[in-house]
Amino acid sequence: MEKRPYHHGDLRAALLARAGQTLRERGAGALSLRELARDLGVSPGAPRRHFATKQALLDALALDGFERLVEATAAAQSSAGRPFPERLDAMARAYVGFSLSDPALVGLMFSAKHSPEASQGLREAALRWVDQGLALIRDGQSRGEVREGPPDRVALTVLAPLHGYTGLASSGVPLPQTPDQGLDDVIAAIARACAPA
Amino acid sequence: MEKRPYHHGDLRAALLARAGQTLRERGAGALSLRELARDLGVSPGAPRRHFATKQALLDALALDGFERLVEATAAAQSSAGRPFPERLDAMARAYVGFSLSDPALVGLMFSAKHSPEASQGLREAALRWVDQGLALIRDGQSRGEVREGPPDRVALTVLAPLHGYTGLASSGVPLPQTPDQGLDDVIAAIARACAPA
DNA sequence: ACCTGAACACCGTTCAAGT
DNA sequence: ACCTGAACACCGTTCAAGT
Repeated sequence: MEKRPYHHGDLRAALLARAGQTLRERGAGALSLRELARDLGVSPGAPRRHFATKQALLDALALDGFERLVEATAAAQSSAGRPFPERLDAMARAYVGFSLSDPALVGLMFSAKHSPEASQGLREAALRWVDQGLALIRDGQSRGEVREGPPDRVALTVLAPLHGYTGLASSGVPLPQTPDQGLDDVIAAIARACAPA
Repeated sequence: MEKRPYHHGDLRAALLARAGQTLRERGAGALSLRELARDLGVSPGAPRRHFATKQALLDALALDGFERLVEATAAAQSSAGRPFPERLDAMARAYVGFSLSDPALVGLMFSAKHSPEASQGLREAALRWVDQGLALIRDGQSRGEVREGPPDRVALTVLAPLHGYTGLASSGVPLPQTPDQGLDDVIAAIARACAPA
């Protein structure tokens, strides 16, 4: 950190990395563009070249989060050819593990306005996450291990419990049991609800 | 609003009411103590008498939210003596209706740090909400309409899907089906998972 | 007890100017 | 193309002083 050249080199990547670290360690409220710039040794206006606004930086963090989430659950998903309960379990633990390891990021990913003029890439990345749930259901249905019905509707009954479990667990709501046991119960409940009639 | 007396009268209640409105209409990011003070015609330092910090105001909003949520679901819960699926349906729709009518408030309620030195009242109010879920399960079990097991563990398999559904629905994640249909599916899945073995 | 009004140390954003 | 450095209009918070 001796003598810094005029150009930072890769300020954009440095901003994203540092912001992601701050988000994970100190929460969304602690994110400040000026502090980021100070820490990286650039002027307060420098980030603007790479992120027109603070929201643009947050969107980029959320996008990266979805991409890493899809990557993590795809690894679990890769156990193709295995029975549905096994794949569900792997996918669920991958998702919950990701979420609990970086709750503020997940909060950002799912609080971003995916609706109006939000980043196109962000919506697409979120869609790829949903698609993984769809693939899991379709595979289970094709094996006769998951009840019939439109895959998107069945997938919602898988994603909602998992998303809700992580939300409750990381919110600190005083749930009267241990988190690990809770996840076992939630996964088992999903499996029962998905079982063929 | 002609000539305002030196004392506001009930600044605390006015701050809470206005903050709640701003939260619902413009989101958490639009909440500013100074703007609140301006709108109510008091000086920037005035809110401090009633809320030592902005976080204290947010905690008070979350507390009020939990109390109104418990009130709303208690009304649905009041259909005592009715079969479990019916009570589950009423409670679920009350919760989801509340959440989707004020998503930013629910975000605040479940993002507050319920863990460390957070407001004691807030933790207790959240606990009363969980207790409603427990009561629903215990009642269903006593009627033989809900599978056996520790009520707190079964209750989590009810609350998690509902909480997750509202989180996904209000986040704007591009789910491929209509919200209403989705809620029907989620409730049905919960009922299947709760059914006796 | 409750509020004013000024101060302090921060923000995000903008933009001429530098390299 | 990328960044500086100063400016602008905001913040939350603090605190003497007023009523």
